[in-house]
Amino acid sequence: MHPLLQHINRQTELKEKDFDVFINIFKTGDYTKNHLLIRPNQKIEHQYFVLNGCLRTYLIDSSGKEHTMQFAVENWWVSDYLAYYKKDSSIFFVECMEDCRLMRVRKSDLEEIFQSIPVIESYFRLQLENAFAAFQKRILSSLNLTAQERYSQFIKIYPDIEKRVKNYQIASYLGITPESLSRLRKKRISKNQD
Amino acid sequence: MHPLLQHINRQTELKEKDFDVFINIFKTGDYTKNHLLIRPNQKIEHQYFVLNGCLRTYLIDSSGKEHTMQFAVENWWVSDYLAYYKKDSSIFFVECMEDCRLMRVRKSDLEEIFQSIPVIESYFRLQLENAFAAFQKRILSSLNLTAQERYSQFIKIYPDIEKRVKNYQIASYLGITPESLSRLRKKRISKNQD
DNA sequence: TTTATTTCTTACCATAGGTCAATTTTTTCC
DNA sequence: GGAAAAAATTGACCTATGGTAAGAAATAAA
Repeated sequence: MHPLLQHINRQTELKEKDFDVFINIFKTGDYTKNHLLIRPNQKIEHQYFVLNGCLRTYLIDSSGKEHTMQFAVENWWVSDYLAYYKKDSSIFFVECMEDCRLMRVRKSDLEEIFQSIPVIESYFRLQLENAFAAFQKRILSSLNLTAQERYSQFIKIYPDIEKRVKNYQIASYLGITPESLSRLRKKRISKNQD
Repeated sequence: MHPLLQHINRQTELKEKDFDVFINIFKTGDYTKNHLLIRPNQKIEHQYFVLNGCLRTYLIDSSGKEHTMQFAVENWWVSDYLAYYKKDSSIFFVECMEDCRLMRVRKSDLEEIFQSIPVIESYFRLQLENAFAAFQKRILSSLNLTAQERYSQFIKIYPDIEKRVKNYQIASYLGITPESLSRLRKKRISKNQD
């Protein structure tokens, strides 16, 4: 079964027939490590489904610091969603951190499909609801937890991602410096983990 | 024109006729200041549209500290959305900070309407997209900005809210202590604002 | 109005995390 | 396999924000 159909059917029920129509609005492409899928100041009309690989959405602020908004691995959707939804220009970089195989879909094509296959629309609304919940939890963590605790939580929730990305990128996701993360890691080891 | 219809038609186009059907699934109610609309460990089947008043969604963590997830004033939707969407039990309090007039709608009723009046579904998806964008910006702020800057930004974006809520509640929204906020405010004044 | 309660401010000290610079370790790529 | 580049660690020092406690101010209640 196609990984996207599988993913859709975890939350809804899409018929094979409808999926065959749906899949036609996608284009699959291969991208090499370090490729920048999106960079700032572009119009963003596509989002991407990850078949293979690992990506990172990040921004460089006015003082030159990187801030990681999110990572994406197999079966995740990725884009600059601020730009994608709000029709602003992009502010993020989306970078392939490994060789990637992605499926690209254009927003306008997707919205047409919403009309003809309502289940697809439900699926994307559910995705939004999940993202909403994830963001809310992340905001709570930033209000609530120490850097140490956020790091432990990150490893626990995303064990698969932790192994595939650089520590300085995790640091920029947690909102701390690489130096601080290094110190946290040291403490963790001496305390024999979490 | 009804404030809800007005709000819907800012982003979509709903016919008066359809609105008349839609409005029937709501119940309007008055709540006095300090009333707790939602408290932790409940099943959440409703969301609320604010006709009048000001509310706050917050949580009390294991060490007894309050953390404010969001405020809501006229024309905002409010609920414990983690619980509402994910069918978990609530973790938040939702409190009326003034006397409030709210419109309540049940999730299952709403989802029925989605079938018969697709524009309503679009409206709620757009709401989700806006919330998504707002959360993303808030996460960026927490990665990016000092407490001072986050406070300035808060005042700038929500001037209406700032005047209606307690400072300690703003502090708990910004992720700092009331004492720290007090110090920031003092500095701001001596530096002649922003 | 007076009293009680809640909220805000201030002062002093403590601490998590930041900054900068040097060094080591790991990865990349000829 | 070895040089170059990138990433991670460490140490010394610094700063923003937290904790605690006490008093002032504002708000609510009687």
